[in-house]
Amino acid sequence: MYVSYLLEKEVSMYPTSVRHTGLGLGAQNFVSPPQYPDYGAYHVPGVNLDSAPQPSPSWHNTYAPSREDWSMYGTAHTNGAYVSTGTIPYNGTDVNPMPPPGTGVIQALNGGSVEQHVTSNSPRPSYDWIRKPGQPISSNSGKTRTKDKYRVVYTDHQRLELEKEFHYSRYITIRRKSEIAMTLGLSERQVKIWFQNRRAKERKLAKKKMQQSHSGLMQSGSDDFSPAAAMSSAALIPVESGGGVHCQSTSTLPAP
DNA sequence: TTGTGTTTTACGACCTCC
DNA sequence: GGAGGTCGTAAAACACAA
Repeated sequence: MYVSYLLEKEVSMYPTSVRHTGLGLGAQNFVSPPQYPDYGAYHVPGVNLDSAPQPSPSWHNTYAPSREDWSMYGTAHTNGAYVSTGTIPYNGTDVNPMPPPGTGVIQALNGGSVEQHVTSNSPRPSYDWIRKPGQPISSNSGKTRTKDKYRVVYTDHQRLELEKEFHYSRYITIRRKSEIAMTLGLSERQVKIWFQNRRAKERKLAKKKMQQSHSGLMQSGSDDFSPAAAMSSAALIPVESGGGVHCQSTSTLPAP
């Protein structure tokens, strides 16, 4: 959906973007997942996703391609650096906080003609090369809501990587959050908030879809969205604690 | 060009859990 | 008490019709 939207629009947005050729990120290669009919699959009761081996990723088939299928992006690190601690058994020795040399999107970008800038007052690389011509350089250094410009726009690459992570697991582990923050040049807080906002967006979409199916039920009884499944799946949400993830009762959460 | 609606970052308030 | 969760909201960025 939104990633595919980005990829679709970027053709016109970034006519000179190096992403297509350099990363194989063309829209034709991206399998846009369907709107999540329900998001129950990642609600695994009583599972510490950081330590408990699981037979298979919790990623629901409905969400389309699994992480394995993302090798097209060049970010499925063979040494496990990109293996999310969310659902795949974690082997501490496998995980490198940074992608190994020669792998990963960032590396691919650096290896090309792309120049990444790091502003003097912020460690965050600004992917200026990906901006629209004429788009002002953004910097998130010290910006608050009370200051002149408090919101930065993430680059397509940052959003794509975050989306990929989100599609793999709705709840990011502390370790993975740190890795992604480092890889994308964002703060862990930004990654955390992005996931919070992304979940909010998904809930909003699910709610919207549920309302639509509710009204559409009057005309046709068939819909790929199951409100009941969505409701029941929302009974538990995984909660991170000390590097692990456990499930927390949502009894206190408002009913959907 | 401008007005308007939507989406995207970012925050604060409040909650639960350890 | 600190961490992270949701919820609501502000405001910038963006899309698009008029």
